[in-house]
Formats: sequence, structure tokens, C-alpha cells
Amino acid sequence: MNILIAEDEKSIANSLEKNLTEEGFNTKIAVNGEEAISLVKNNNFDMLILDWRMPELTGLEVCKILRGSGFDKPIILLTALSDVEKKVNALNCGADDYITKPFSFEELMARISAVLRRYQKAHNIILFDDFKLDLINHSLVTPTEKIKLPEKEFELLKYFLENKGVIVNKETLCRDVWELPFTPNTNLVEVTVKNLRRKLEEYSEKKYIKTVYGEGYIFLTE
Amino acid sequence: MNILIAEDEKSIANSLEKNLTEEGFNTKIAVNGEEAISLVKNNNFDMLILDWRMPELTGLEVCKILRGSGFDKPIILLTALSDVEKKVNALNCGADDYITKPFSFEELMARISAVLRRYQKAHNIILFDDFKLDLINHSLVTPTEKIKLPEKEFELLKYFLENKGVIVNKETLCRDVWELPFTPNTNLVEVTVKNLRRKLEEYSEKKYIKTVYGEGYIFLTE
DNA sequence: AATAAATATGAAAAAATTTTAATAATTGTT
DNA sequence: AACAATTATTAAAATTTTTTCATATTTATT
Repeated sequence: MNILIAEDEKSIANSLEKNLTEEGFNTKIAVNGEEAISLVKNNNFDMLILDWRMPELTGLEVCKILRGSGFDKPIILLTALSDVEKKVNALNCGADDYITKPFSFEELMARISAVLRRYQKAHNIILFDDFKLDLINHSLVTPTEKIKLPEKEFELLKYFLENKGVIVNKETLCRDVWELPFTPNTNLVEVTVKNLRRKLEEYSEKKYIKTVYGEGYIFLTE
Repeated sequence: MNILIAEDEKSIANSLEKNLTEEGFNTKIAVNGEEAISLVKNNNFDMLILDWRMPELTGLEVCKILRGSGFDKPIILLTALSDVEKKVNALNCGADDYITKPFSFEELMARISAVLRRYQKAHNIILFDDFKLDLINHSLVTPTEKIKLPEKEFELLKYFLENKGVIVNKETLCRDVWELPFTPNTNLVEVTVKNLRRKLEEYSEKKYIKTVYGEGYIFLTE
């Protein structure tokens, strides 16, 4: 997950970068609007955080320009000003949300989560790290290619992503993914988990699917 | 495609029914709001056309009640009144569109097409007759069951539905559905078309896929 | 360390899907 | 009606996916 932070105040930018990095995001900082636009052109960001008040090109103007050129990822605008007209203006220029300084990092994270959730739902995707699960085409989209998954592997990965960070046991998987009325006396879950693990390993050295001995599996992105 | 017409003026109701039937829709008429609500409860309509001004329960109130109880199909409100406040009110109560009398049937049809297109896109489905192609689960949903389609049959049916009423030839299908760089010297298209025809025949006596000799296939719903 | 339970792995069997190949049937032209 | 081209159908071969089965490996407990 790649986030661009466009913020001319270095202390704020660095603090945001530090906190977002700790949450598992990859971040880049642009110190002004022009640099932001240039970075967006040359990178694949999943969302933008734009400070409204920057010299030369404001965050709002960056937002307008990017939306005008077809950029469709989530944009959050940060500003010290707080009135309804500004907010309406921001949203009319294509921002997805708008946060007034000062704000807590927790609030920013909640807003980020909300706009990403909305974006994923609107586009029928589930994002994790640099991957995207395409719910329409039943494909895993990596930075370099698009792999059509066999149906059971797709369903299993989708289930894990919808239950990220939660232990799911084999009985639950048989019921919910396989839609079986009872758990069979064979290890089809283990084998399919192995096949999915193998497939993910082709594209990342991270181990996303962890076994919790005696309990089940947990999908983790950190 | 099933449409409910709630309209207390018999001549209007009958005229709408006649015209919509000629366009291939199945229609039912409710003469008042109460009957409309009852019919919605006992039928599976794909959309509603509600006259705003009916005795007792107005179309607007029917709309509010149904939306309140979770009805999520498209609703078009008809009214003789024409002012912005009424329109905002209708849309705020969950109507998808709003047409002022008098209107031409052509305009109504255009509005119906627009709201149905929006509904299908929002729900990731393609409707045809009493069927629904579920683009997320790659299933054909009939009035009685939900059939998961093998991938190639799903892709072929989706392609036909996206090109309804248009002749598509075998070369195009090889390129767009099979994603082949050239047309093979085997009859895989014919065989898959046969398989899909067979599957549709299990659920309808209508022949949707017609062969245009020497040209290709055309998917028709009438 | 020994033991048992749980899980991972590899191979193969079973099932499903797709494609190929052969031939029957249909269409259009002469 | 004869002929050729196109399409439909059938069966089987090929391929892919899913599941089963056997066994290796890991985990936890004593």
C-alpha cells in the first residue's frame, strides 16, 4: 500500500511518514504541489494525503488537476481551516475526505481506513500490500501481472482477506468456503492452503497465511 | 423483467401496461398504494413505477415505506407537479428518478433504461428476462436457483449480454472471450455455444442465442 | 526423549472443464 | 437436386482443478 504525503511542513510530513510506516504503509513525501503531481505520474500510489495550504499549487489545486486527468484513487485533504464551505469545495473538487488540523493520528487512520474501504467496495477489489484481489475477474493483481486464480483458491483468499487478522478454523472454512454441511475426514483444506501459499510465495517472500496450532489459520499483512 | 405500475387512473395504467408489455416487460397494475405494497410483498419485481398522487397512500409514501423495509430495486415516481423541491423530496425518499406528466412513452423508456442500467452496474449484475447474471459470483440466477457457471460459459454469456442484439462473429469471440491471438482451426466456439445453449434451455424454452448464417451469433431476448 | 496430535507436503485419483476431431445437419447457391 | 460452405452435435482427448490418500514434519505435552 503506497501513500503519497504532500506537506510542506517537514515536521508534520515526517511525523505522518513515521506513523504510517509503522502501520505498514509505504510512503513518499512531496514538499510541494508540483512535486506531488510529478510523483503521482511516476508512481503507483494507492492514496494521497494532500495538505491544502502549500506554496504555489495548493493541495486543492493538485486534487483538481489530478482528478481532471483521470486519477481515481482516494484523496484526503488536510487543512487548518474549518468551515462548511471549504469542505464542500474540497469534496466538489474530488477529495474523498477532509481533515482539519490539528488532528490525532488515530483520527487520520480512521479516515484512511474509511476512504480505502469505500474505494475497494466501489471498485470490487480487496487491497493488501502491493496486491489487489479483483473480485470481478477472480484474479490476483500483482505489480507486474494479473493471475487468474482457480475458483477454490480465489474463494479461500477472498475469505482470508475478509477475515484479516482473525483466526479461522478448518471447520469454519469447510462450512463457509466449501459450503459443506460437515467437515470431511480428508485434508482438502490443508492442501488448498498449501496451493494458495505456494502461489503467493511466487510473488512475495512474505508469509501471509500463518498457522495457529490447534486453532486454525490467520491472514496477516505484517 | 417484472414491473409494477401503481397508478389509480385506469387509462394511464392500461396504456403503460400495453406499451411496456410490447417492450417485453411483464407488468402488474396496482390501483392504490396499499395494493402496491401488498403486490411488492408477494412478487419479485425488478422495478416500480409509482404515481405520486394516489388516494390514501401516495406514491411517495409507498416509496418511503418500501425503502424503509429494505426494498432496493429501482423506483420511478410519476407526478403532474413540477418543481425542484418535489423532485429533491422524491429522491430523498429513495426514488431513483422522477418524471412529470405529461410525458412520452419514449421518455419513460429512456428513464427506465437509465435507472435499470445504474442498478445493474451498482449491483454487478446483468438482468435479462427473469434471469440475472451475477458478475461477482460468476453465476446465473434463475427464479428458483443459482447456478455457478464454468468460467468459459460465464465469460461467453457475459459477452453476449454486453453485446445484446448485436451480431458477434467467431473471430471476435476468439479474440475477446478466449483472448487468442488468432482463430484456431477447431470448433471450440461452436461447442461452447452449444454447451451454453443447453444450459439456458434447462431454464427457459426461449432460444436466446441465434445463429446468423455466415456472420455469427446474436443474443436476443425477444 | 518419547508420544500423540496437528499440520504440511507430495503424489495420484477423481472430477470438472476445455478443446479437439469427426461427422451429421443446415444453409445458400447454382 | 447437387454441391459446397457453414454450423451443430457427439464423443473423446487433453488439460485443469479439486480431492483423496499416504506419509513427512511440526508442535505441544509429559
